[in-house]
Amino acid sequence: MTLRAVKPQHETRRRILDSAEELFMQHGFEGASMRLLTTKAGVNLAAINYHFGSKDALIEAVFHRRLDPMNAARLAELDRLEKEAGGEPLSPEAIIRAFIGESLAMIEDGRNGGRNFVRLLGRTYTEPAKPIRTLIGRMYASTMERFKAAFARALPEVPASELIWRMHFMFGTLSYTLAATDTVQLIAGFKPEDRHDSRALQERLVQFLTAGLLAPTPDLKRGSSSSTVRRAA
Amino acid sequence: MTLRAVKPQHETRRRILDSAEELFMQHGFEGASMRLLTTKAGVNLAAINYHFGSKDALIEAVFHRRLDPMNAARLAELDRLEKEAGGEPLSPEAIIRAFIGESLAMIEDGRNGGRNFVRLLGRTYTEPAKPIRTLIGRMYASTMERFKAAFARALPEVPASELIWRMHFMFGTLSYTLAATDTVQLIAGFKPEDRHDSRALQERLVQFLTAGLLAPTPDLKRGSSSSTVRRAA
DNA sequence: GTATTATTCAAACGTTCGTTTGAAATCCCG
DNA sequence: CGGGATTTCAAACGAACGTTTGAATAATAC
Repeated sequence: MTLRAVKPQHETRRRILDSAEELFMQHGFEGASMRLLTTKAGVNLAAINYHFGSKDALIEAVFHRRLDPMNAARLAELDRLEKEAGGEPLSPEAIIRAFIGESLAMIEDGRNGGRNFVRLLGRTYTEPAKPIRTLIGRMYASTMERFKAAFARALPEVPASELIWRMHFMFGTLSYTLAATDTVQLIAGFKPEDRHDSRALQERLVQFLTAGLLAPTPDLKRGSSSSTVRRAA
Repeated sequence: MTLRAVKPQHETRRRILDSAEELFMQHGFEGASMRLLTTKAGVNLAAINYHFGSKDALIEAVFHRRLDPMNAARLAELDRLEKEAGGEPLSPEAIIRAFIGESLAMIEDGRNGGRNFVRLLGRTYTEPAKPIRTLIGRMYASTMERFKAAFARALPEVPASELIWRMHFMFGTLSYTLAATDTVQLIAGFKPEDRHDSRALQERLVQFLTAGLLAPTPDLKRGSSSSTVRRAA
């Protein structure tokens, strides 16, 4: 109608998904109402139910659109590295890069909403609502399985239970970094200048995570974990 | 009335706070309705507005009750360590322990709701709602300032900007670990046996965080960061 | 160009939300 | 034990929620 530009094919679906991505990130899933979503998208209130069926189905669609390709890319990169290595185990750092590279690259994509999505993703890892947690769990299952195996091959001397914890910690760091919460920033008058410089961020993360992953295992029950970590630089 | 045990002084306030702690953790702030909260607490629907003024004020009260003493204990511990060291900078590991010790101890406190609170806290760090973020920011401000200074003294060779990032990463790991999201667990068929063994968890975290904090600084713009991290165990 | 399908639209649905109310019950101090 | 303040209670408030409806419009096929 008034001033409507071209709206071919399934323009409406895309506009809804884009708006949902941003508003879910800003207000949470419950906080972003159908009316807010549709208004921002410039579509009718009923459009969400027409195109997706329900609000919950929309949430699912938001994640599928980006997470499926993202995890596919992660696995493809891992495949590439392993083929390249020809039987040899990969370096832990290379595996870490394969896992975080894809999501970090999205941070710089402000145009196509990639940034909104990774921030939303970071926040969703700690989402209380059960259905959403299981949804995320299902979408990550196979990918995590593959990466767990890769890490286990790269670090045969680390017990499986310990490795799980290390992966847990690494995932937490990544999640929090992606969420880009300004909580901590507000705290210490901290405004990192290059928050959106994904290359610099990636190097910082890789250094931190690699060091953490390779840390001596805690001396809990049995023998000693010998020496302490030493600064290299 | 029926079967009411002793309800002295401000029993009602406490019951509401305990229920809120648990239900906010399970369903989020918006997801936990007044009716759900008051029913679980066994009090009248109007009790929240009577005792706290509003739902938002209740949220604030939930955090104040535990976070103020928690941060006070952190600062006290840091003071103690610094006095003990008599002018010498503390070890990074000691500072890390001072920061995470208090919150980890709460994990084992299932009886008095401490566990509920730390899980809630972990999730709140990535909370989208602005008022809550600024609330948390205010409550952490002075504590983070002190710890930042302690880390800076302990690691004079690390640039301030880099240190902020390292603290950011550490905070993220802790946050995610406290939130204890089962997302990742569901993923890899991962059910850590000793999730509530706070001592073991603390040792694992300290090892991981210390290693990450001391990692060689990334080689971004200028000179090299020389050697790579090497496993010690 | 008409028939068929797909999409958009304004309006209304019933439900649940946080909050308010005014009277009843309880507590506390003289 | 009596009376003023505090707390509890059932009921209702308007607002906002996700969803449904049926007619109007646009796109597609024959």
